[in-house]
Amino acid sequence: MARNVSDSDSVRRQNRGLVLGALRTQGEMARTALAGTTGLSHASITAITHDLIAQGIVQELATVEKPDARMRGRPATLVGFCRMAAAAALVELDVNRARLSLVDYGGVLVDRIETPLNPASFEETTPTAFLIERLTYLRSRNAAPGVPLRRIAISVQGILDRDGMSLKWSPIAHLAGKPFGLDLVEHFGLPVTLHKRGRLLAEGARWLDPGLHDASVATVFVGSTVAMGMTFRGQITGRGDEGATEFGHMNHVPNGALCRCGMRGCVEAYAADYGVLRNAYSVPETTLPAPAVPLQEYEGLIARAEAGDRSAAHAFNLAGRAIGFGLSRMMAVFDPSHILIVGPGARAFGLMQAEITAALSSALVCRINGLPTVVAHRDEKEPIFKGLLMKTLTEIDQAEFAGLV
Amino acid sequence: MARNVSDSDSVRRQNRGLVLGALRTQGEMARTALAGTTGLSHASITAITHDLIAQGIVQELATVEKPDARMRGRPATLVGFCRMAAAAALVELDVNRARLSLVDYGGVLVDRIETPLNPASFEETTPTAFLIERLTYLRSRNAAPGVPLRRIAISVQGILDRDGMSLKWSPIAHLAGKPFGLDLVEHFGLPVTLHKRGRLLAEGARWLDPGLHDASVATVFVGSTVAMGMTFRGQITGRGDEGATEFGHMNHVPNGALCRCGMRGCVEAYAADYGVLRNAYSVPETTLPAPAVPLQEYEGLIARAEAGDRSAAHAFNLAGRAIGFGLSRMMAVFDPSHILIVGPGARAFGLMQAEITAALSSALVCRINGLPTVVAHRDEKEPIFKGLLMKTLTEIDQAEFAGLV
DNA sequence: GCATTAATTTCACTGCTCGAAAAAAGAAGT
DNA sequence: ACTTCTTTTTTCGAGCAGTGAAATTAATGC
Repeated sequence: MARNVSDSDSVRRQNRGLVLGALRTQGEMARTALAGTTGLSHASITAITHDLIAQGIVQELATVEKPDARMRGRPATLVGFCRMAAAAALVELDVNRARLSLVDYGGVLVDRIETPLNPASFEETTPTAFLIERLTYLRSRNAAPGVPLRRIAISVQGILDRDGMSLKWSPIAHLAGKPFGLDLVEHFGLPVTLHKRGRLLAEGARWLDPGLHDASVATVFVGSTVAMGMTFRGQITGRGDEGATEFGHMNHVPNGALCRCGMRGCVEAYAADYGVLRNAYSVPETTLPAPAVPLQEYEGLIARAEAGDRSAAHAFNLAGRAIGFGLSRMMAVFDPSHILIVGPGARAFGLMQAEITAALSSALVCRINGLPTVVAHRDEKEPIFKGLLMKTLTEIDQAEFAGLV
Repeated sequence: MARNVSDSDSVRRQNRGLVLGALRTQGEMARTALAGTTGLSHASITAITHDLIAQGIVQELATVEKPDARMRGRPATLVGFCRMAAAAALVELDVNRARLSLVDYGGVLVDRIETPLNPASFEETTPTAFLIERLTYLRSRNAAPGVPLRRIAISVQGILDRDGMSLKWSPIAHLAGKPFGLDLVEHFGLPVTLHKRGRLLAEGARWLDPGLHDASVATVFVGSTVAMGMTFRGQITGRGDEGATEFGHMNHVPNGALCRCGMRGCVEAYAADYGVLRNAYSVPETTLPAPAVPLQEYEGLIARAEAGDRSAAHAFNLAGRAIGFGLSRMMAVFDPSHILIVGPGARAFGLMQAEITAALSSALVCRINGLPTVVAHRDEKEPIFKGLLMKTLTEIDQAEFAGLV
């Protein structure tokens, strides 16, 4: 049933995709350079770029190169994305805020609005109504007739259902079970994609650090939750939910601390901000997690632990231990060469590192293959947004522009 | 650098591969049926089969279909693999025996030799010398001039090194670190592939149960070791070590029972035969594992537990708990729709099932998506051999015959 | 024998890539 | 100003694989 037949059409699509992919990864470049990086002949590059230009997907840019040294010969004409070819709306849904960004096909941020959220937000209004209102506003504020909005991409937390159009469970109150994905498809008549935050993290890390672009990486977010995304030799295999995990809800201690998800003993229950806080103040493990921990409080705790406060430091040790054993257990199934710690918790990496390393050392894979490189990345470069952006633009490249018309 | 360029050559390879794949999966069939399953046009099928026949890779078989009902029209001519197109040597290296099988391109077992092994075997002779001698013998015993031996595939246990040509660690004594893979390549001048047993298990399960062919499955071997292979929506992604895991050496209890690998608290240390035995007889957890447990002893223990022996039953409960929590933790990273338990331990499934289910229930993914289907398969159908066979033949199909010449 | 039916093959055509040669666009030298 | 280089792009004629439609082949049924 599956039609993997290859014909001249699929050849064209593949090679167009290759060209668009090269431009996306390495930025604008000359046709000759494109031939070099893609491996296609100059003749084909000419044909492909000609089509792409005719369709308004890419455009010729300033013929300038670098008047650097003596540059003999015909100067190269750079080709790059036509920013007006498409626009995408990117939505980041978080526990305490929703951020909507409008970006163009060149990846430039056009506009952005931010709206605070609270646990009651989606009780008062439905996610569908909220998103339609916000998206319509964002769109109207940037009326640009020639630029078609092509996609809506939403970063969410929780567990997606089979077809990836809604959430089966989410730490964001009243979000699970609402079919807002399909509602938006219907209302706007556009492709809408939901992405797990952890997965975007992995995608973002890949784009932000060129050295990791083709490596196997596990990116761990530590903060109000614990999440993880994986890339395998540079690939986030296929579409759908792959590369996303429920790392934060991997069991750490059977029947252990109470997690926000309602289960007991999850990694998150020890390593997310509320878990550390609970342990630092010797609150019983079975106490219901605080709904939200102010960032200052969490950072204050880090400062105290770094200043030598025993109970605070101990809480971070426990967090490191939970993350470390979680990673050690993951390594038995999937062993990345790099592990990235990002999010607010990255600041506490120093407090957790020893325990993480110790736990990793208890994995046979690590003893044999050596420990993976574990590094903490401060969050400032916004891997989630970057991941959402690149993922969405890449989808437009490949699905819409390499495919038809 | 990566050349993913598509041209008419890659089109041909892809479609040839499609045809060979259809024949491999569904067996011999008529050209019309091939067109149907592959999605290629009749014209292309004619061209492709013509080439394949000219190269002696496939052949026309008896024109008979079923003279069943009234069969009007031109009778279909079945096309199927030419058994003499190739032969492969399959080696299964185990702790206590080596089994070498010679198979033809049609997948028919031509000859097989079995040699007992013991922990000293590879001290007395090197793995290289042993394998060369055995393989040469097997080959000479089946001198068939027209049938070229194309591949040697070896099933091993342990951790492969980066390029998959030798073992960095293995429970088989004196096997790790010996470059027998490359030695065999050099001696026979053939492609040699090493495969983790767990991975073959997954491959085999896929071929033995058609219903699982396109599902996501984790196949767990329980016996003298605990191993696992995974398939993801029918794909064992790419080549190399993927789909293989070190599930048996996933940490279950920090600083827990001593495992054969030297680490402490591995799943295997509770769930492999030696672990169960140790617990059944209340031998301290830190006692060095027995080098090999006779199958009768293990099966006797199962019988006693089933007959109501408390300590034996308890040991199997602990084993189930270890496997269950291991699976539960794996599910946070990779959640298959089916879990298969195979190997000698499958017979004890009833004794472990309650604990396995209980542990799985503690995973958030299971609470949300429901428990995966967990079933035990007796070993009689030899998933490892089947996996090794199909993996190797498929490689010949795709790499040698869909590719060049 | 002739009509009917179903499997294959043949044929003319399309679309894509490729290598080689030609054209284009400046820089450098005289 | 003109010619010679040099490097980038485009043009041109193959070559190849796939496709749909029409033709051919090989049996059955009457």
